[in-house]
Amino acid sequence: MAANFALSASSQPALRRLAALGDLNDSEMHALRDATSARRTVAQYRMIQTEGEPITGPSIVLSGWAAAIWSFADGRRQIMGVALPGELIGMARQQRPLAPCSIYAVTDVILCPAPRPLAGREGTGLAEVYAVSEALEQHYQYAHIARLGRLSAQDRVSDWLLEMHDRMNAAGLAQGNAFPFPLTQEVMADALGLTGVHVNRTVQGLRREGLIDLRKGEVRLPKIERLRSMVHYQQPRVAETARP
Amino acid sequence: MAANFALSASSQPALRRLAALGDLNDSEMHALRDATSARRTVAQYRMIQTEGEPITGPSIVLSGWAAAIWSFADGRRQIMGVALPGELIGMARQQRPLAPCSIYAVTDVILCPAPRPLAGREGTGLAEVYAVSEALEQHYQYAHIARLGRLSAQDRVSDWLLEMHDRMNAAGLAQGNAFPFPLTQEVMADALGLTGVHVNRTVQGLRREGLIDLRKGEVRLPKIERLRSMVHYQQPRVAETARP
DNA sequence: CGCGTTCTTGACTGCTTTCAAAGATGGTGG
DNA sequence: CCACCATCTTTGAAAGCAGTCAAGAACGCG
Repeated sequence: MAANFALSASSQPALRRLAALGDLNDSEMHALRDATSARRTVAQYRMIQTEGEPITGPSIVLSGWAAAIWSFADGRRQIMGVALPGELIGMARQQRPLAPCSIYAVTDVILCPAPRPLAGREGTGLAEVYAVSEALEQHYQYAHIARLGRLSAQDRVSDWLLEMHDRMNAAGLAQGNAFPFPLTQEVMADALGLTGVHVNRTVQGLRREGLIDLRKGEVRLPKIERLRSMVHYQQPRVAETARP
Repeated sequence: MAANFALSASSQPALRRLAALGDLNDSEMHALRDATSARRTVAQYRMIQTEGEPITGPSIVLSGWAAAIWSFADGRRQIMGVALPGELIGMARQQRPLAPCSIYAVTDVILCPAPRPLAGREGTGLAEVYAVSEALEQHYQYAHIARLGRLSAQDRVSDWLLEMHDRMNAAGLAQGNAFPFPLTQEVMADALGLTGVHVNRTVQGLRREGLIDLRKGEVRLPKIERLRSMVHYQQPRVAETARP
């Protein structure tokens, strides 16, 4: 029972995010909780998915940070996006899908299979939750493209940290303006299309202005509203009634 | 009858691309051909979809180039991706979806509604074709992120033109190494995260090396294989059996 | 306490932007 | 057929942002 409690405790943020995306009935909530017992842990730096290889099925990230990444022959790397607790990995609708990119565990990551939505419940419940989650992911991807294409280093860092804050918050993992942040500056650089050295200088600049406070696995955004207006940050809205 | 022929002729490239993505039975081919008669033309520079507004339903681009774009308050713009003949716009699974970005007509664009796949035919026919098309779009988006994050101006232009060639080719709109290319260098700059001036200099560099030949609405890639190896270009593979 | 990883700093280089203006090009109307 | 205009392309010079290389400091872990 104690073990069971620990299990559900560690998956609580993930379920919280999913439940907030739509209206799940009891049997769907149960299906979700049930799925979390078939969890699988991927150790830090290990691959969760490899580009070009078959995808087994959709998963939910229960805890940890995962990153979708492209590696170049010369060692350059680009992180296409991250997956946080409560977010989905490996959704695909075609037959015998192949992974469009590699996904690796930035920290230890706990996953569980995403339960299939009940047939005939399109537009409601789990199916709707997954659809909204995918739409949000689409939005994050667009935002990332705009960041890389048109923002300065300082704005990229600011805008991206704001997004991370929102997404961690959706899982209840942010406390006010602060949230756990396990990435090294080198990994941030891979996400933001910069070099590690330049991320460092940029972070220091923002720190000097008191806009961010990045230390030992946690970020704090003391002047979050000022940061938001600086980069014209906008919350995603993907459906007329959904909360983002 | 002559008018009818003209209609089907202009939508032929679009249907060709879609048909190549999966196995469509007669009734599905008929549904597609049928849908093209409900076409709608959007004049150059007009909006096809506006960010934050409700999406009516999925459409097929029958002809012309459309671009998904984010505009910043100060006039900067970033093109997230383009939609070519045979490609889909406005696919969304959630209820009452809102457009995640604006889409505008780079040239005159002809659209038609995408017919609904038959119920119970998931994994086959139209449903599969749409799924594969979405997976390809996902791939193009990842490729775009990697381009913007890690490639030099010259590699961005090269890699992107190679992708455009492949995608035009899928609709049968490429003739050997050449294909129609209606974009100005300014629009290319918005897609590639560069300035118009720098795109110009970059294009001239590639031209001098005989790698590209960009003129009056057409691109030719005389040394396409060399270009491909230069940027390590890879065709997308989204399913084990599908041709990309 | 020692070692590896991560963060920090400096000097220098170079790619890309900015600003401004001059050429091409294509379409239009006289 | 040509003049004219708007749009698009091309060019130059100067400034700036980010990358590179190299080394040292700080941190966390065993």
